[in-house]
Amino acid sequence: MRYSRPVVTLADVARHAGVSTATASRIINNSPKPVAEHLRERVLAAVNELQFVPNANARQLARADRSAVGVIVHDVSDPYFAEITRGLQRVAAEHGRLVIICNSYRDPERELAYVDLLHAHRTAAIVLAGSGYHDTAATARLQHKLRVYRDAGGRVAVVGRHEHTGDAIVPENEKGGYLAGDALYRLGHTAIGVIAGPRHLTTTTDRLAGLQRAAREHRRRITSRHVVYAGFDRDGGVTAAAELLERNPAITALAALNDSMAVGALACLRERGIDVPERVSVIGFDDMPVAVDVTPALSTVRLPLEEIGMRAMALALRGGQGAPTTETAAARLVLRGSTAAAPPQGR
Amino acid sequence: MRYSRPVVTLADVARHAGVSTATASRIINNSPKPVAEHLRERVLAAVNELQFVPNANARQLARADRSAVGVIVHDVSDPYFAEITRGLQRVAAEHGRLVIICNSYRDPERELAYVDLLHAHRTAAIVLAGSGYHDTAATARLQHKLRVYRDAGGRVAVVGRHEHTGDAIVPENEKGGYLAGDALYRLGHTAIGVIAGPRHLTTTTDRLAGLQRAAREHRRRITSRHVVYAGFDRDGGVTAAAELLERNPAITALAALNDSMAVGALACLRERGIDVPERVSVIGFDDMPVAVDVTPALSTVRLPLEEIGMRAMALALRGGQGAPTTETAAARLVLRGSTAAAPPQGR
DNA sequence: ATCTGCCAGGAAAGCGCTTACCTCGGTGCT
DNA sequence: AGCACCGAGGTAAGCGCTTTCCTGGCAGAT
Repeated sequence: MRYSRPVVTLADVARHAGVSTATASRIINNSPKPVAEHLRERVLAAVNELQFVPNANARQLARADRSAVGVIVHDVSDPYFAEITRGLQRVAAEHGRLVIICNSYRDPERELAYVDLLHAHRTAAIVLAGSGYHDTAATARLQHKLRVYRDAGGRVAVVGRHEHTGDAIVPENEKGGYLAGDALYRLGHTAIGVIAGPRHLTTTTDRLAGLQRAAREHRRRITSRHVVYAGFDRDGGVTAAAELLERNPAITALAALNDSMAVGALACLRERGIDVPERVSVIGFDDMPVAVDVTPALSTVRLPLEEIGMRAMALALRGGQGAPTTETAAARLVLRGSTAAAPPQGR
Repeated sequence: MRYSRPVVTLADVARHAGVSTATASRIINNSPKPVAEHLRERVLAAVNELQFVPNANARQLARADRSAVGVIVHDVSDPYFAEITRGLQRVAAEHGRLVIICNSYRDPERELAYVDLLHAHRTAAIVLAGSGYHDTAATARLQHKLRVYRDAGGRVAVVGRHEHTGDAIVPENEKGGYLAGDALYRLGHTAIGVIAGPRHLTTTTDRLAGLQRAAREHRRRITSRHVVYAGFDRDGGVTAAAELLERNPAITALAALNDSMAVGALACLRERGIDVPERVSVIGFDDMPVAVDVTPALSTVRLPLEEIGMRAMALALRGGQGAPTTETAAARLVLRGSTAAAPPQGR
């Protein structure tokens, strides 16, 4: 069934133009080596007539250079990664690089498999974006695979990972958590519920740590009954908010560890007829585009996502020289309508 | 500066294990050909010790099969494509296929370049998602490139394109437009403003055509002063809504040709203190996740985006047999809080 | 004991390119 | 006129794999 069509090769083009493959190749890649004009025309005409499309695999095999770059994210369709990816693509496109995007769906195994895959394809670099895992075994294996990849000449840049093998952009997650917490405490909230992401993600623990620090500074404590871990998405936000409200009716503020969850929390509160921010304040994290379109507009901690992507790709593409760099991406507090002073009865 | 590291090859593995490359290859790819157990162990041990990662390019060159599949979308970070891409990836992953995602950013030139690129990489299939252009020249060139690709053995599947070379999934854009219009007219609206996407996109004209048909059926007309073309995103919605309101103060309903624009319209109305849906009804298109989180929740026309992606990938991956298939994806009206009966003073 | 048959394993021929190296004709010099 | 030199174009050697085809050793049959 699978009859192979007569694929056009460079040899066909050369034959058709009456030159050697060497000359044809030189013309097609316009190499520095000078070639007579009439030959060039003949070859180009042949390329066009035969509709020759050079085999990228053969080409890549023959020359030693690497050009494509791989990107591994949790899920491009998640706005957080969509923003980062946009930045990555932008810079890659400027450099004429092809980007191969892989979704790990937060599965460490799949992540490992993709590193191998990108290594096998001899990509020039791998950009790994997204939280790391609190899973020593998986982390060690990943570290190891990345090291092998680097030893084989690949570059690695990571975004928001602690285990930075290579260059890294680290968003100020702890600092951001602190900013959110500090803002809430300053508004007079004392009972704060935290809608956290998955326990095993470092992003969760980092942001939470910032919140705790703010609490400490304001001589408060965030006990475990004020923290609910859930999926890092809208639905996770809905269920976590519901549980938090159930467990602690006195809560006057909800801090979600990302905007998706915050939006879910808003939905949950709306459904229960709890006014935001009058009765309960809500603050998110990331400042995703949707934040300004929900009602009330979401207060949050802004992370320059697209910029992070751009910087990560720039690091990955810059020459191999120099020691690995670690850059931080600043978190900034953005207050909108979803936060307000704690209501009087909240003490 | 660029000293090449000693890259491990299959030959190294074979030597290290004391076998031929043929045997090593057979073991690594566990080919059907039987191999003695002790050799297998030795080779696998060597692979592990040397951290051998086979060169995918060489492999691809040596065997004739194609495995990766390319996807060209306007922009993955746009929720519309993010949803579709999610579906595409899902099915591809089930088949163990690598997906290469390319963003054309709605630039026909870039689109062409990517087709060449994916062709060069000998991908098994190309999935082209996103509206086509009303640009005969560009369309013809694209058609041509796709034909060359198919002649060379590639498969092509398109989503929402008229010029279907190969398999196609076509969302019911016209029908959806009709549903939106019909719903609005039934609610008693007579002056409807249309927030349209870019003029040169077929998606825009198709959806608009549906709206026009509904108008005709209700013995109304949508004149050009009731239509504003803008960018297919939130900002486009904001500016278009503003202009529409300015031009036709009597408008009681706004139909946006996608949800992003509808969300922008909502923002614009909110800012001007115009109540939705009391004074003005708003309806979107696509039913993106954000639709339920804005206030009021957005009435819209649902398109099964993820499913569309899944079906498109399924078409692209199924064997080459059979004539090109065209499947339609059903549009469905989803009424939420942003639409209501026309206010009395609206006649 | 000799022959046939079988099968595990190896030699080698590509896959479609790039490029180092060689060839050969023409030029400028003595 | 004879030489060295130069440079456009071709020859061929890989790049790292897969796979066809061949080899040689062994078991079973006669």
